[in-house]
Amino acid sequence: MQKIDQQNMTAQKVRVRFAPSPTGPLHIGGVRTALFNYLFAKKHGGDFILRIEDTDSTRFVEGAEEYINESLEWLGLTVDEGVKQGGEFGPYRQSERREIYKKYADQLVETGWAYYAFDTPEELDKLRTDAEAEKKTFAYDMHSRLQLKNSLALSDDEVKQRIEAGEPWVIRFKMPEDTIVETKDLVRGEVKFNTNTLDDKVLYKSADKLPTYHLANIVDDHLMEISHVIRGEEWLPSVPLHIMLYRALNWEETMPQFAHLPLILKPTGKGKLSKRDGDKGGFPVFPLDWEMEDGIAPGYRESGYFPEAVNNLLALLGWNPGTEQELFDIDELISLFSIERVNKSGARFDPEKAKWFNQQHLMRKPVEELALMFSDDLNERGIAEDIAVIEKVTGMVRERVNFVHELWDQSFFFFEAPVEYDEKVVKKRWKGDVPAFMAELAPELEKVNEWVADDIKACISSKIEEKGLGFGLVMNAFRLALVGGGFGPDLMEIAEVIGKEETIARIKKACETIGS
RNA sequence: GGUCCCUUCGUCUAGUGGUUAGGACGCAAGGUUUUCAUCCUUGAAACAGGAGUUCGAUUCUCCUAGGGACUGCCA
Repeated sequence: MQKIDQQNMTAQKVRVRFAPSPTGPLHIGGVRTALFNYLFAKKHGGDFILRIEDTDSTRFVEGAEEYINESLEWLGLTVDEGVKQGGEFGPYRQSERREIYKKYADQLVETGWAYYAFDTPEELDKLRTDAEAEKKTFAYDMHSRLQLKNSLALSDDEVKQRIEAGEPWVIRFKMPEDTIVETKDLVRGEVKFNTNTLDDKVLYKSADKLPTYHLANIVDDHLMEISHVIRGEEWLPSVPLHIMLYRALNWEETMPQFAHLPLILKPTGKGKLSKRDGDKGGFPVFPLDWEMEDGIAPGYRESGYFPEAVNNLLALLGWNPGTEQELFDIDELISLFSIERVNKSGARFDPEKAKWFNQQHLMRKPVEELALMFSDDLNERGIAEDIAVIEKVTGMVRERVNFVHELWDQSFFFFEAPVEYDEKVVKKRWKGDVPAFMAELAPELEKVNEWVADDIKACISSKIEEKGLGFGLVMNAFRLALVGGGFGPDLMEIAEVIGKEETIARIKKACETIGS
């Protein structure tokens, strides 16, 4: 048996790539792959390259590439080289690199590592279904290739004839026999494969003059001088093919190192996280909103998540620094990240913890910044308030919310009088001597000269003392009048912000409305 | 079916050949508070199972079970 070891890289510049297909919105798992690539690159002073893998002409989706760009921009994962940014190794869109792949596909045929195959998709389909009927699996491999229509089984003349006649063909890799392929995966350690269990993958198709993923990937990673391939675990089974391709192309010396990331799984049940889980559980699985015929798939951005929070929560899905720290900004992630600390096992996505991350990052943000965002929300509601007031309000209620868009529900009473009163609270708090007291309190508050929290409190306190009522009792009723319910920040602060007139008006209105 | 990967509280995870197996989310109780939320304290909660190695295994090895990925002229 021959043994092929993955070569150790000589010290070279770290260059990693994120290589999505523009077949739809970027999935959150893809986003994490991008993030880990980015963190690894920046940690080692390297480059983060974005390559668009659009070799499947039938699955191309309009707008998907722009979606990818926008997602990475939103998250702050700055691309060093790519379609938009340019670079010395372009083009960065595989559909624009056709001639390059053709050359290497031809080379593989010439050197005997690959061959032409003329079997039609229909014929192969039939072989597969027939085999299935007998509880077997059809594979285009060392056992079957000589019985099929390809340049290994057909005469040279016939092959030539078929090609010249314009018959469609593909080039398949001729997987060698009895070879143990070993790789030292950066997260999984040593993994071995026997080539006898592998099939002859299609590398290139004449129909659209494009390579398949495997060839394009190897050629581009080599030509773009990629040092580390960090991708999802679903690629682990194709590692031996890839290593054999590097060998066949004589590029083993500079072959990148591999790291296969664990998958992100459903919150409950079996399988990996899908769009359906998001719909069911009410959380996004995409970074940005994505419009489809049957509605929009919600994105983290539009759902109110901060990019910092998304990076943070994604980073901790399958990685941790080994300390008890859980909250990080992107620079901390970069300095702390290490590929060796990436876990092997898949991680279930926890929507509750995702919210918690956002809340934590919300608390870390300056109030001014939150107030600005809240101000936009208020504008949309037709409320134009002084930014100083918005800042004050934001500061008072922000610890009660997970998202900026929840600020309104916790603070609407600062901007408009409550239109209804929570019945449960009315029943519990608006009873006994309290309504009468509230009616008497209004004129008393008129006498407060300087409308500030301390003086308002002093006024109310003395009145309470005079009547011999419980402070809590009165405050709850007062809260009901100002807020309409049993929640909210310090009452005196609320009263101060909404002003004397408004405070008194709300007390009077409560006395009238609730009483009747 | 075949190949490969994985397995610590419900979830994300730390950790070691000898630990009261640690933290976080969530949950529960108590405290603080004029309410709610925050905050604080406390609690319940895990080494998948079985062999083997060993004085001793959660930790090392093997097996089983369970989970996952791949098995396309998709990536």
